Amino acid sequence: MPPKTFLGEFEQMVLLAILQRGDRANALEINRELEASAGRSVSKGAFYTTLDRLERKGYLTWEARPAEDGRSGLPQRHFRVTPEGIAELRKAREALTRLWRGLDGVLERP
Amino acid sequence: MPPKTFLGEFEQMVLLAILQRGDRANALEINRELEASAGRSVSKGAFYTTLDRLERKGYLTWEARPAEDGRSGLPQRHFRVTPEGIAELRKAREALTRLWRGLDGVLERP
DNA sequence: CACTTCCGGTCTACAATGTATACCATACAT
DNA sequence: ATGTATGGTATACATTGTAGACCGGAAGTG
Repeated sequence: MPPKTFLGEFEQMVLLAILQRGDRANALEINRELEASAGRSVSKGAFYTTLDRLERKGYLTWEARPAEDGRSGLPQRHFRVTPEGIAELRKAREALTRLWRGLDGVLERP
Repeated sequence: MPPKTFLGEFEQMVLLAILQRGDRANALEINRELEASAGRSVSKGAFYTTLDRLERKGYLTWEARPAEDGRSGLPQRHFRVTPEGIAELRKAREALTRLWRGLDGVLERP
C-alpha cells in the first residue's frame, strides 16, 4: 500500500455504505445502500473491481460467511472498513466541510 | 456536454474553491484556497487541465481580466461556477450528507 | 435427471479523472 | 540583453470509474 494512494469519489461512497450497513455489509446490501443514499447503481463488475482496489490499498477487509439466515446456501463476502479507511474518510470529510463553509445559501435547495 | 458526465473528487474541490473566493477567483487564489482548506497542492499543468475539463462540461466559465490592482500587467483568467456546476455540487453534497448520517461517532476525531 | 434461472463472484478491457513535466510568451528589474 | 517571475498550453501517463462476458453452485420444475 503506497502511502500516496488517494481515495476516489466512488470509493469513498462505497466505504461509507459499508459503515452504514455495519455488520450486515455484504455486496448486495452495500449496493442497496448506495442506490438509496446516493442514487448510484453500478454493474457487478465495476462494483467488485472497486472493492478489490480498496482492499489492496488496505482500506477494507472481508471474510467469507455462510449464508445469512438459513435461506440459500452460498457463502458470501462480508466487508469491513479498516482504521486506515476510516482515517481517509475523516480527512475527506474535513476537507469538504471546510470547503462548504459559508456556502449554505448557494448549496441548499431553494 | 454529455449529460452523463460525472464530477470527480478533485473537480468538486476546485469548484468549491472557486465559490469560496467569490469574485476574486483567479488561478492563484483558487490554488491557495485548495491548499488551505484541503491541504491539496497540484502542479500548474494538473490544475489547468482540470479547469479546462470543467469548462468543457459546462460547470464553469471564465473571462480574461487585466491585472488586478495595478501591479504587474498580464491579464489573467477569472473563473466562475455555472448553475449547472452548482447543481452538481449540490447533488454530491446531498449524497455524502446522507452517507455520513449516524456516523459522527466514527468519523469525528477522537 | 436435464434444464433453466438466480445468486455471488472473477476476468478483461476501456473511458474518465488525476497529475506531472516540459515548453512558450510577456513583463519587469538589473 | 539577460535573468526571473507570472500565466498559461501541450503532451503524456497513472489511477479511478464502469461495463460486459464468463463461471460455478443451488434451487425450482417438468
